[in-house]
This record gives sequence, C-alpha cells and structure tokens, in this order.
Amino acid sequence: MAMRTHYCAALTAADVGERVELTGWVHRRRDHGGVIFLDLRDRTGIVQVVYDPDEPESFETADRVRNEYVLRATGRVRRRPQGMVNPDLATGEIEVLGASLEILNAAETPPFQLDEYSRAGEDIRLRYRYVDLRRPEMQERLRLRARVTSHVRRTLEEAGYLEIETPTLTRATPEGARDYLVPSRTHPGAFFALPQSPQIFKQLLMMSGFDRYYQIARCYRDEDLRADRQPEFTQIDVEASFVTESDIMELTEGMLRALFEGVLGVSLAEFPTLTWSEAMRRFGSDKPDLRNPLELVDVGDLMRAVDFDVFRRPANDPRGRVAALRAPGGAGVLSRKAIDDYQDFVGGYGARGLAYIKVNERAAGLDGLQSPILKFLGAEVAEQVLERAGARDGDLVFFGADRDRVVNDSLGALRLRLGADLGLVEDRWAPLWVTDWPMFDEGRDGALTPAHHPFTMPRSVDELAADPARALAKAYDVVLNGVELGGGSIRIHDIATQRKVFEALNIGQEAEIKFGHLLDALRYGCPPHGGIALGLDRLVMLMADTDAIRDVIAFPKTQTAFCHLTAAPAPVDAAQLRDLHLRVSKASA
RNA sequence: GGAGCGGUAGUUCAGUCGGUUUAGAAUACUGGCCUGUCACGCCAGGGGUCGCGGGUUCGAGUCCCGUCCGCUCCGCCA
Repeated sequence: MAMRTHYCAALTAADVGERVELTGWVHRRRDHGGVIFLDLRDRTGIVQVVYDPDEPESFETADRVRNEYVLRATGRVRRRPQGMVNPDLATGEIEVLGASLEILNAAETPPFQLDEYSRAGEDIRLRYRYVDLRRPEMQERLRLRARVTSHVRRTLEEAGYLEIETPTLTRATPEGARDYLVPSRTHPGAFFALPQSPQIFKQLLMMSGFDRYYQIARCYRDEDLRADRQPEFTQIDVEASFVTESDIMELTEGMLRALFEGVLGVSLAEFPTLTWSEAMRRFGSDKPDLRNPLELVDVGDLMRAVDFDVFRRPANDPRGRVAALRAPGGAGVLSRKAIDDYQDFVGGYGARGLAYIKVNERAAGLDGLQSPILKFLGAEVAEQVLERAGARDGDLVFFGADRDRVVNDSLGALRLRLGADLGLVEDRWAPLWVTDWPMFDEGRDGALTPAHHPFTMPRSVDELAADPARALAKAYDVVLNGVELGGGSIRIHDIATQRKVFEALNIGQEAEIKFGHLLDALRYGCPPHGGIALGLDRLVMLMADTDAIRDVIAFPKTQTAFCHLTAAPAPVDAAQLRDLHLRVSKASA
C-alpha cells in the first residue's frame, strides 16, 4: 500500500490505522517514562509522534533530536490512550506511533518562540522572516493572498481581459510621488525610474487595440511609509476601451463581490455610491468608513451672526466650514481628560480648538447644557444647533470651525476616533463608490495638482476651461471599511484636452518633453478608454482582518524603507559605481 | 521634515523617588529526575555592551542632550 504523505492538521480520527508519512520541524521534544514524544509541526499544525524503545532504530534517532530538527517521520495513526485526550487540540484525539525517523537537517533553536502563546516583536520577526513565515497565521495570510490573486485572474480572464506585462525599467515622471531611480550603465548620467503605476503603458495598449487589459503589477513609490503603505506594492491594474464609468464600476464591483463570495463566503451588498462632495460633507473624508454611524452636520448658516469670531468668520467664508459632530452618550462616558485628548488630537490636523456642548437635559434649555461657548451662541442658536445635530440627553456635541479642509480633516478623524472609542463601529463589510471627484486639489499657493492623475477626463471641457479649480472629473474610487481600495477614471483620449490639463497644472512645457510619447500616441487614433487600479495588498489585508499590509507581504520593508533581512539598501563597491558613472557625496553610516 | 510611544537575558517583559548586596520574572536553552506527556511536572545550571555616544551626580537601567533602530500618526503618497 502506498504511504500517504500527510499534513498534520489533515490527520483525523478517521485516519486511525493508516500508515502515514509526515514532514516538518520538531516543535517540542519530551521524553517521559522511557518514551520519546516529538511534536512535529508543519505548515498546518502540530501532531505528536510517539517513539517506543521497542522500535530501537527509530527510538535512537528520536533520542538524538533536539531543537527544531527537520524530520521525515513515518508511523501508524492511532487513538490516544484513555485519559490522555486533549479535546482542545485539533489532533488531540490521535497520535502517530513512530516507525521510522529520518533527520533531514539539523537546525538551531529559532531566534524567537513560534508557539501561539508568545508574541515576538515585529523587528525580530522581520529579521528572521523566513522563520516567522512558518507560523500558521502567516501561512494562512499568504495562502489567502494567493487565492485572491488567482480568483481575480480567473474573473478578469473570463471577462475577456488579457494580462500584458509592462516595463519596470521606465522613465521618471514629473509629478506625483518620488521615483525610485536606476542608473544606466550604457547611458552615462541617465536614469531609469521604477514605475509608480503602469498608467501610461496601459493607455498605450488601448491605442494598440488590446481593448481589455489587466496586470497584477508591482509598483514603486519612494515616499514615507505607513501601516498601509510600502515602497513597493502590488496593484490589480485594469483598462478597457469604449467603456463608461459605470462599465468599469460594474466590472470592479462584480469582481469584488465574486471574490468575497468565493474566497471568504461573504455576500457583499450592492455598493452604495456617494459623490465626493457628499462624502466630504457627511463624513469629512473621501474614503468614509460607513461602518461608523456618526456624521458631520453643517451648522454654518446658524452661525453667521453669532457673537463668536471663531465660528462667525468661517461661517461667512465661502471656503470655510462650521460643522457639528454628535458623540452619542458622550457626556457621561467622556471625561474631561478624554476631551482634552481629543483637542490635542484634532490639533494634529490643524484645528486650533475643539468646542463642545455637553447635553445634560435638552428640555431645560441653557440650564441643561454645559459648554464654554454657550454664552456666545445664546439659547436660540444652541437649540437650533442641537436640533440639527439630533442631540439627545447625555450626548456630547463637538464643533469644528475653520477652513473647510481643516474642518473635514479634523472632524473626519475625530469621527473615526469617537466611533472606535465609543464602540459604535458595526461589524460588517462596508464598501462604497466615491464619484464626481474634483479634477484638481488646490495647494496653499493656489497651484493645482491632480486629484487622481493628469490623464483623467474632465466631466466637461467647458467646465475645465471656465474654472479648473472647480472642474469635476470622470473619476471613481472604491472604498472598503474606510480604506481606499482603488481608484480609476475615464482617461483623456484627445490631445487637445490632454494639453489643457497639462496647462492647468502649469507643466505644459515639461509635459511635452516627459509625456511626449503619450502625446504622440494620442495623434494616431486613441479609442475612448478608462480603467481602475486596486491595491492588492490592502484588499488582502482587509480580507485577512489585519491592519498592516506588512502582514500580507512575505518580505516587507520597515518604516524607514529598510529590509532587515537582506540589510538593503546597502552601499555598493567602487567598481559598480564606476560602471554606472556615479560618485556618492555622502556615504551611509 | 514634524509629533508620540518603545528599545533591559535568545524571546516577551518588570525594574517605584537616582542608592537594598551579584539588575529580576516568565518562557526558551543545557543537564538531571519522572512509565503517557500534549503550554506536562519537579530539581539544578548557564545566559546581560540595560540600543549607542556624551553629560549631570558621591552614585545613572532610572535624570538631561544627541544619535540609531522599531511602531503609530501628521506632512508627503499625481
């Protein structure tokens, strides 16, 4: 009979009597009563192999084993004797009576404990990532990632999309994130850049007639890291010709719903759609977390005449905003110290203060309220404000008053913080579309930068010509649980509009040089087209129920963009620099 | 570029007001005991550049300055 090679966790009571072969690491060795017990751990779990001195050959081998030896063991599956069954373990009912044992390799004691009862720090886990990845939790995350990638490929290919690879040695772009540069040996003084995204190449493919393209594409951005940002990351990149916004949105939504159904067994409801301006108004965010029931409420119109400059000025400024945020039950739960903490918190987003009203008993008028600002508002305005905010007894109502951007940033962040602190976040999946983005963000100096990228189609060319700062774009983002999963747009397919956008960005001249290949291509017959790019790492992070994309990347970088495993980046020797015609002015420590 | 938190045994951490002997605990590791353990148990042992550099002090793991590393966030991320 052929020997069955098993994974530990796959062994069940149904296998009793079966001869099996197991491979893995020694998780724990015990000897007791003249018997040797090896807990053998593979990627799935742990099973105990028992070596009896009546089988001298395998017993002697087992006696030599220490630490984390790599083994191949064979034996017969049997029930554990009465009284020794641990129902808490998957394999607690059974064990393997070892018949043979082969030491495949010795191993040193691992640098940190791998059992589920201890939790190693992240830096040591990353330095020895190959050991960390043995843990079932990490195994499961990377397996989930592979299933997601595979499912996405299947969906897109069934929909007629063709995977085409695009260069990772390409050209630096004038706007956007910092590029990772690669010096050229054959072109002294010239550099490649690693792509921030395959954006231009996929548009060129549309011009080539590959009307349905996708790619699981690695992208690179030399910007500071966050829990959900790595210098290299993977995006699901999609582009199609002769499509509308809703075509791409339907494709994406269908793909995500099939993915959640197929991989997690979760049925996502239809994605609601919010316009960008509604998202900012109600949630102070362009990626609102709809699991959080709190909303911002505009009260500026009530504040235009109050005797309180802090509120009156933004209330009368077209670029100002005065908004309220109700914390249900906050009056009782939030201490003075907690409110002070929130004031510091919003200070980090540029807010100069955080006014609030404590609602003890609304029916009692001013006497039922507690607030440093009541004397400025008066009873009537206070009541109108509380009415609009839907305040009930026991609530705390916070206020933001400033430039709209500051109010949105600070109250938007406070909304998330309050939702978490007050335990209001619903346990569900909350996807949505955010549409009708502005074409541009306006900097403090009035300079415009693209809200998406400079190839995004404006909703109307007239709008663009009339007031670029207020023009809207045919762009859409997909958001899940407050995480920006991806974004896309209909692209510009005529050269005149493209030039107008470059001019609005004040990079007309520069663009002619750096995007010359795109402008050239637009002259030779470009079909209308559009697409989307989804962050694969973030998607898997959410599906794996974790909060850092490092957890779903096999070998991630730390926050200083350093790899402790390979010690990269690292200096190179003089000969390599000479080949590349480079001289370094500041050596690293 | 900025803010916050952290860095003490292989690992995870404690270490009070600056002074209690040789800086501790758990776990891991090594040896021994134990006739069935499953986070076994018991006994013993080894293991420390308190991140690094400087300063204050009679005395620094502890206070101050600088610096490096890790994490979270702001800026940044078209």
